[in-house]
Amino acid sequence: MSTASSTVLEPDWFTRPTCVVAADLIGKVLCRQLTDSDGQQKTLRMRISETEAYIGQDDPACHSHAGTRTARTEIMYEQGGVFYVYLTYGVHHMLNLISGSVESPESVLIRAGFLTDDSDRLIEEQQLSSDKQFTHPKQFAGPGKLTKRLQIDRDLYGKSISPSSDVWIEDDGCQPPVSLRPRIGIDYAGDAKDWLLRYIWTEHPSLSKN
DNA sequence: ACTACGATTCACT
DNA sequence: GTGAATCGTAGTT
Repeated sequence: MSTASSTVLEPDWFTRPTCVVAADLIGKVLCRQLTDSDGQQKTLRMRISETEAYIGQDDPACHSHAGTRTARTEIMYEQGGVFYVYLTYGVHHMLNLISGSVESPESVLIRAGFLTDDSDRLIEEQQLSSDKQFTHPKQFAGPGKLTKRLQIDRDLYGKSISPSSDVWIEDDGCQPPVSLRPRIGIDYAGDAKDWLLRYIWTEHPSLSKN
């Protein structure tokens, strides 16, 4: 959490096994370069507190289950390190990071995070305000709320996870405790609904669900 | 061409 | 707890 050393994760970082990527993303910083209403460039930094792994053709909840290959899911078959964004319920954009090797159609859904400046103090503050009834203005508990705040939509589909895409991930050494939970919103997926493929920052107040 | 529905959120009962 | 919003995608006709 030091302000001194922060490194940008290279696309290669995402070619590792999907569950490892999903777990390691907890505590990393999702960065978004934007132009605000004054025409000023600014970088939003959101620390990731919750992810889900979707592990390919043998995962009934995954869009690429049974090797499904369509215009939408084609990007999942690329090598890890690119974005997969789609619209669900006609309303919400889902931000996914393609992971694993080429022809291994897996991804990680970013489900929650909280805006941070580089101070340790802010993080501690948010950990203390664990009253879930109170919605902290800097916490984004849910994949749709997160993308709305970061102004992410399908324009990002297929782009590289790097500063050149105006969306990238930084590692500043933060290593929070991680717990596993079942995934959300996939009741249609049979037994897979119980698989422990949701990764959370243990007891963090910004989670979409416990 | 037609139809069903979703990796969600919010308002209301 | 229930239901609406809202539209691209995928599967079927």
